[in-house]
Amino acid sequence: MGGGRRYLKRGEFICNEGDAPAGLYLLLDGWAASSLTFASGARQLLKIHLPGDMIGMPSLALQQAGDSVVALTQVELSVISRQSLGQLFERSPRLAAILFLISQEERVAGMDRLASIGATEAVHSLAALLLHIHDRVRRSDPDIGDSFDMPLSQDDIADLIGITTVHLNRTLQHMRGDGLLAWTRHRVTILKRGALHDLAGLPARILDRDADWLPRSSDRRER
Amino acid sequence: MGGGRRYLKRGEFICNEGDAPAGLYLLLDGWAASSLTFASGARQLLKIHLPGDMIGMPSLALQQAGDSVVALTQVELSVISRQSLGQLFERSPRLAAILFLISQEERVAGMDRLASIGATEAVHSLAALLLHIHDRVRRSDPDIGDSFDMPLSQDDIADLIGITTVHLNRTLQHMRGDGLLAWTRHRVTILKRGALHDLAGLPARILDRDADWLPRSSDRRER
DNA sequence: CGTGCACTTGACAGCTGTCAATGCCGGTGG
DNA sequence: CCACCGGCATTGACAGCTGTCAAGTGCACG
Repeated sequence: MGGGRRYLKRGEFICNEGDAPAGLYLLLDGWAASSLTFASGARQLLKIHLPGDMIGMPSLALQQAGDSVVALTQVELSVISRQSLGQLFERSPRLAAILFLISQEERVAGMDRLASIGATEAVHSLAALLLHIHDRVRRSDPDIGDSFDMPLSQDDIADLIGITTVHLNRTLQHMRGDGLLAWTRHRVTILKRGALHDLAGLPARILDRDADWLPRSSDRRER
Repeated sequence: MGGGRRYLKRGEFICNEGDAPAGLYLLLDGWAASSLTFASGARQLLKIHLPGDMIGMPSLALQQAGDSVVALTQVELSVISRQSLGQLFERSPRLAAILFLISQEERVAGMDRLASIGATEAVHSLAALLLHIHDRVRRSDPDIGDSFDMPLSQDDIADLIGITTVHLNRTLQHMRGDGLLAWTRHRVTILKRGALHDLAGLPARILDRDADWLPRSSDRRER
C-alpha cells in the first residue's frame, strides 16, 4: 500500500484541522501528535503517534480533516491513498479486518485517555499518561527498561491532560519529591511503576491480535 | 448479520468490564451508556449509545471486555457473533468498509468528547455534551426540534464530563439563569443554541458517508 | 558571550470536590 | 385516599485543587 514518502522537521504540520480531504499516512519514523483547537484558541492534544501508527483514519469519516497533526521530532511518513485503502478491503479481507482491529485498539486507548483526563486530580492523569507512553515505547522496543527518550515538552504534556503548564510543573515536582519518577529535559525514568499504576487507577489492557473470527489469510489476498 | 434478541430493563448491565470474551450487539431500541471504573471505585462514562449504534466493537481488540455497558432505559439488542463479523469482511467489502468508517466516526466523537472534558471549566464541557446529545438525537429524528427526552440523570451527566453531581448542578443553575437551556427531570430544551455552541468551542463536524474510495457494492456482496 | 526557549517558582483568585442537610417527586403498601 | 419511602435534585459551607499573572532560573545554540 505504501506510496510516496514525506519528510518533516520538528514543529511542521502534517495536516491541519479543517483542511479539505484529509490525507492518510503511515508513520515510519519519529513522533507526532494530533490536536484539536478550540474556538478560544486553546489546544487539546488528542493522541501521540509513534512509528507504525496510521495517521488520519478518523478524518476519513469527515469532509474536512478533524484534527491537526504536528511532527514532534523529525518525521518520515509513507503516503497512503484512499483508493489503496478501498482496494485493501476488496482484495485482502483479513488485512482489512486487522486494520479494523487496530482502529478498535486505538479506540480503547482513547477511552482510557478520556477516562484519565476526567479524573479530578492532575497527578492521576499524569501518572496514567506517562505509563501509557512508556507502554507504547516498550511495545516497539521491549527491552528499553524504565528509562526512555520522550520528545514532548512540558507544554505538550499539559495539553495532553488538559491542565496548564504551571500546574503540570507543580504536579511534577510533587511526584519527583515522592520518588515516583525522574524527568530531565527529554528523558523520563519510571522509578515506582507500582505506585504510578495505583495512582492512574486504570485496568491493564491485554491486546488480542489473533482473534479466531478474522478471515483466513489465504482468501483473496494478493492477486 | 442479526442473530438473537436480548431485552434488558433500565439499570441492567449488558456487559461488564473484565468479562471474558466481550459480546457484540446492535442497539435496536433504547439508550445505553458504556463506562470505565477506576481502581478507586469512581466511574467515568465514556459514551452514550443510541438506537443504531454498534456496542462492543472496541473490546474486539482485547482479551477482556474493556468497558461496561449499562441500559439507561428499557433496551432491545440484536446479538451479533464475531464469526458473522468475519464473514462480513470476506463477503461484503463495501459493508465492511462502511463499518470501518462508522468506527472512525465514533473515534471523531470520542476525540471531541476528550477535548471538551479537557476544557478547564465545567460549563464548556456541559455545553458541548448537551449539543452532542442533541445532535445525535436529531440525527435519528430530524424534526425533533430543540426539546428532547433525555433519560440520563444528573449523576450520569456528571460522570460523563468528569465532575461531581454537586458541581454539575451548580453549573446547571448558572446556565438556566442565563437562559441557555431548560431542564426538567428527563427533558432538555436548548434555548440559545448559538451561545451554547460558542461555549463548547468545538468545530462542527460534517460526516462523509459516500466516500469515493469505498468498494462498489456489486463486488462480492450477497452472492 | 548574548539570546531565546523551556523550565521553575510565588502569590493570589477562582473553580471544583467534599460533606451534609433539605426539598421534591413518583411509587408502594396500608 | 393517604402515609411512607427511596431515588434524585438542590443548596450551603468550607477546604483544596487549578488557572492566571508575573518573575526568575538554567540550558542549548549561534
